[in-house]
Amino acid sequence: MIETSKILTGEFYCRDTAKVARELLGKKLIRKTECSGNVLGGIIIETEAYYGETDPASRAYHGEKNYNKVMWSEPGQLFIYNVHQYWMLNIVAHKEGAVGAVLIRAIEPSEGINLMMRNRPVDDIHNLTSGPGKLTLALNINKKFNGRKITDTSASINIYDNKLDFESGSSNRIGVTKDLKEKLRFYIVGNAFLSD
DNA sequence: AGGAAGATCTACT
DNA sequence: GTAGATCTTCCTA
Repeated sequence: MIETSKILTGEFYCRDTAKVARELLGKKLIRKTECSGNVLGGIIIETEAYYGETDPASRAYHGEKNYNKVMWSEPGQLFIYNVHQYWMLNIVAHKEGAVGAVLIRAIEPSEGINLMMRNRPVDDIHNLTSGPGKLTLALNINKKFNGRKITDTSASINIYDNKLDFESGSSNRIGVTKDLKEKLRFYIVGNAFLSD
């Protein structure tokens, strides 16, 4: 049973994007299925921060479009974007008046592992959610979640606070063609479910 | 209507 | 470590 009182509130996401990205490590990402109310998810172990029109790797770099406008909107919502044939799961997070979102790159499966394996059959559990495109398939997340709030108890996706002890590291972002010099990827050092 | 780009993944050498 | 598959969206015409 999960305590609803531990859902992270909007204030958590109304801060600098990189700060939110680092602090999302160790938190628990939970997806409730529509029909059965089953629970899927795991611990967030790898994230990346993306900013607005000053960040050449960001979807917001070329200005506000229909598909990315949620990045300008209220923090604490989902931003879902397609790359190749996969959906990327992001959380809108930025200070008042700023633009930005946090990409969830990998989770450590903890809830509903059987159901996730049905969504994305793999031989090795370490391959189940160890990448941004992999985890959206396992959690059955797609474009219809774009713009959904994750701070309400009634939402089908939430992030829960979680007290964990771990060492966090940072590096340059993965897979981007034009990165900034700041290290904007954050991860739990030594975790076996990282994307690389 | 067609082409190009992209924050990926898998399979192969 | 590199190549190829695959899909949504945008840009140009």
